[in-house]
Amino acid sequence: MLINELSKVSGLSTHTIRFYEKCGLIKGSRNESVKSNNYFHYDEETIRKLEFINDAKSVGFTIKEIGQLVDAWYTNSFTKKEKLSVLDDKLKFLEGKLKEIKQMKKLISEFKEDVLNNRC
Amino acid sequence: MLINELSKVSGLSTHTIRFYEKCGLIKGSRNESVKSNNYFHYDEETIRKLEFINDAKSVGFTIKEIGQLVDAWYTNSFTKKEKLSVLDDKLKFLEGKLKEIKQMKKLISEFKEDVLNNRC
DNA sequence: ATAAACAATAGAGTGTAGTCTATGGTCTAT
DNA sequence: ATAGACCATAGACTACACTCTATTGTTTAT
Repeated sequence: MLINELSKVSGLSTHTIRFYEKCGLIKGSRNESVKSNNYFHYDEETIRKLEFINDAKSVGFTIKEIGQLVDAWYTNSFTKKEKLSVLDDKLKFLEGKLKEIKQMKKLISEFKEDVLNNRC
Repeated sequence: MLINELSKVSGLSTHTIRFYEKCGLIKGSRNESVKSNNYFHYDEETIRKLEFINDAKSVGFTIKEIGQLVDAWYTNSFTKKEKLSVLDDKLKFLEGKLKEIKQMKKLISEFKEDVLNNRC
């Protein structure tokens, strides 16, 4: 699949996809036997990766961190220990976020109560 | 309290405080009787506001949204109905975040399982 | 053969949220 | 009165994550 199709199935612009490629988050492959062009080809795995990237972004991970996660998961550039360390870090981060969000929900609910009872 | 003290108690730089002031998130007051300077004075309420701003930022609210929340809570520029609408929007947003984070936690835990069992 | 649609790269531009620098004025202690 | 710490404003600069433009080359349909 070429970039245009990937763009359509993922809902991301070709610009964004190229940006992620440049950041090392995804990796298209070039068909060496074709010499007339140097188009990148993407597989189904890349679609899942892009979905993961989207999810990871929306919970507050930066591109760099997502890169680490993708590496920890997809490549062998990390040892088992390093992979686990990265994943544990992220889990801890998410645990913190979860608490913060629950607290903020409580706070805003209290605001609501105050507004409803004309206390502000 | 002047900006330097506020900076110390809040842990935010004077730059950041002035930035928030410019964005309308906080509001220092000037002592009209003093004509030799135009220093801003901040009260205890501002400290609490800055804490709230910090919390709100870390759960993913933008400065603009925090401005809305602060307005909805502190000022009378909104009707009761508008205030509730703003607060309900934010609650919905947080509910969504909560789900996303739980899902991401699950996903990363699965990654961990796979690493532990040498499945990748 | 040629227009339309697609591809790649480089690099400029945008919005957000700060962060820093320059400048000039003020306050406090000596 | 003067050094050192403080204040305000304006505007330049930064990092992040895109987003767009320009340029050039390729593929496909007619």
